Amino acid sequence: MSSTAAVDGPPVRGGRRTPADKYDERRTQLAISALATLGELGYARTSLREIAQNSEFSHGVVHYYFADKFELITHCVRYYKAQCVTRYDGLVAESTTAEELLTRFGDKLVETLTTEAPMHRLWYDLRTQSMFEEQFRPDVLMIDVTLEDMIGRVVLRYAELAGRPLVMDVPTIYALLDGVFEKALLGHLTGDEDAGARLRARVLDLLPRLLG
Amino acid sequence: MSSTAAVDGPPVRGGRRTPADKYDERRTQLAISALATLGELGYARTSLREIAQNSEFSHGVVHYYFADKFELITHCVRYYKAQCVTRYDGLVAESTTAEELLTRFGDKLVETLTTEAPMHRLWYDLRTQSMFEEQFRPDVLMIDVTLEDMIGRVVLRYAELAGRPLVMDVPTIYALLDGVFEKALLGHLTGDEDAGARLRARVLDLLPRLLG
DNA sequence: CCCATGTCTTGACGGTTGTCAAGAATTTTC
DNA sequence: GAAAATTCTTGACAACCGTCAAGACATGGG
Repeated sequence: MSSTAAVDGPPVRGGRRTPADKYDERRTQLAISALATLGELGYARTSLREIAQNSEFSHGVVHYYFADKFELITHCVRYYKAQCVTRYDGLVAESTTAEELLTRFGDKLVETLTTEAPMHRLWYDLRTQSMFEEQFRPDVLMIDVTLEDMIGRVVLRYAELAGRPLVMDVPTIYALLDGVFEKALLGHLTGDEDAGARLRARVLDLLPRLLG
Repeated sequence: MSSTAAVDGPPVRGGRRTPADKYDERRTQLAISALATLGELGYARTSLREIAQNSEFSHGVVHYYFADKFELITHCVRYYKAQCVTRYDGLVAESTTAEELLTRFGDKLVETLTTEAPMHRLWYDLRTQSMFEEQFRPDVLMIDVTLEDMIGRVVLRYAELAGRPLVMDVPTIYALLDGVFEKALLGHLTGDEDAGARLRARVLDLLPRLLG
C-alpha cells in the first residue's frame, strides 16, 4: 500500500520527513521544464511525457511530485506569475519624469515581447483555456488581476509624474494595453519584423492620451 | 483501391461527377456541427468523434469529406468568418448621426458578447493556437484583417458622421477594442454579470476620445 | 553494515485519438 | 429494374495519453 502519489505536500511517513526545501526544489525544477515545453508546444499539445523528456527525469517522476496534470499546470502558472509581476517595478521606482517612465516602459515592453515570446503566448493560451475549462479560472483570474495591478502601478506613477489624472480606470487601461500587446505578439510570432517598433509607437502614442 | 478519402474537392471518377453543391452542403453541415463542438469544448478537447456525434453522421464520414482534421478546422474557420463579417454593416449603413452609430455599436457588441460567446472564445482559441502552430496562421491572419476591416468600417463611418478625423490608425483601434472585448468575454464567461454593461460603458467612453 | 526511508525508473493498464479500409446502404444512371 | 457510382457505417489499426504500481536505486541514521 505504499503509494508513491503526491497528494498534499512533502511525504511525511514513519516519523521522518523530507526536507521541504528539497521537495519544493524538485517541484520548481519540473515546473521550469514544464513551462519551457508549454511555451513551445502550447497547452493542447503538451503531454506529461514531453515535459519529463525536457527535464532530466523519467515520465513517472511527474506523478511523484504532482498528483495529476492539473496540479502541475497550476504550479507552473503560479511560478510564472511570481516571475513576471515585478517586471516593471524597477522603472517605476527609478524614473523621475513622465517622459522617462514612458520611454522605458515602451522599451521594456518591446524587450519582453521579443525575448519572452513563448511565455507570453502561453499566458494567452492558458487564459483562453480558462474560457472553456472551469478548473483554470481561479488561477487565471488571480494572475489577471495581478498583471492589472502591475500595469496599474506603471500608469498611476506615470500620471503622478505628469501631474495629471487618468481619464480611465486601471482595468480599462489594462485591457487596452493588453489588446495592443497581444496583437504585437501575434505579429512578432508570425514573422512581422516591425511588430516591436509598432508596439512601442502605439504605446508611446496611447499613454499620453490617457491623461486628463 | 477505391479510396474513400477526400483529397481535393468532389470525387470525379468514372466520368461521373458528384454535384458540387450537394458535396459542399454536407461539408458545411459538418462544419456547423464542428463549430458547435469547438465552441463548447475548445480546440484542445475537440475530437473528430465528438464532432460526428454532434451531427447526424458517424465518425467515419468526416474523413470522407475532409482529408484530415486540419482541413476540417480550416473549413470551419472560413465558414465562421463569412458569418460574422457583416455583423455591423447594417448599423453602419442605417445610422444617421455619430451618437446613434455609437450607441447601436455598443448595443450590438453586448448582444454578440452574450448570445455568441462560444463562437467568440473559439476565435480567441484558434488565434492563440496560431501562435504555436504554423498551419493555422494563414487563415487566422486573413480573418484578423477581415475583422479589422469590419471594425474599420464602423469607426471610419463614426468619424465621418462626427465630422472629425481619427487620431489613430484602424489597426491600433482594432487592437484597443479587441482587448476590451476579450476582457469582457472572459468576465462574462466567468460569471461576471456586469461584463456586458461594463463593455458598453468602456466602448462608449473610448470611441469619442479617438476623434481629433 | 543493515535497514528504513526517500527518490526515481520501468513497464504496464485502460482509454482516446486520427486515420483508414472493407463493405453495407443509398442514390443515380441507363 | 439492373448496374454503377456515391455515400455512409462499422470496425479495426497504431500511436498516444494520464495514471499508477512494483521494484530498483540512493541515502542517511542506528
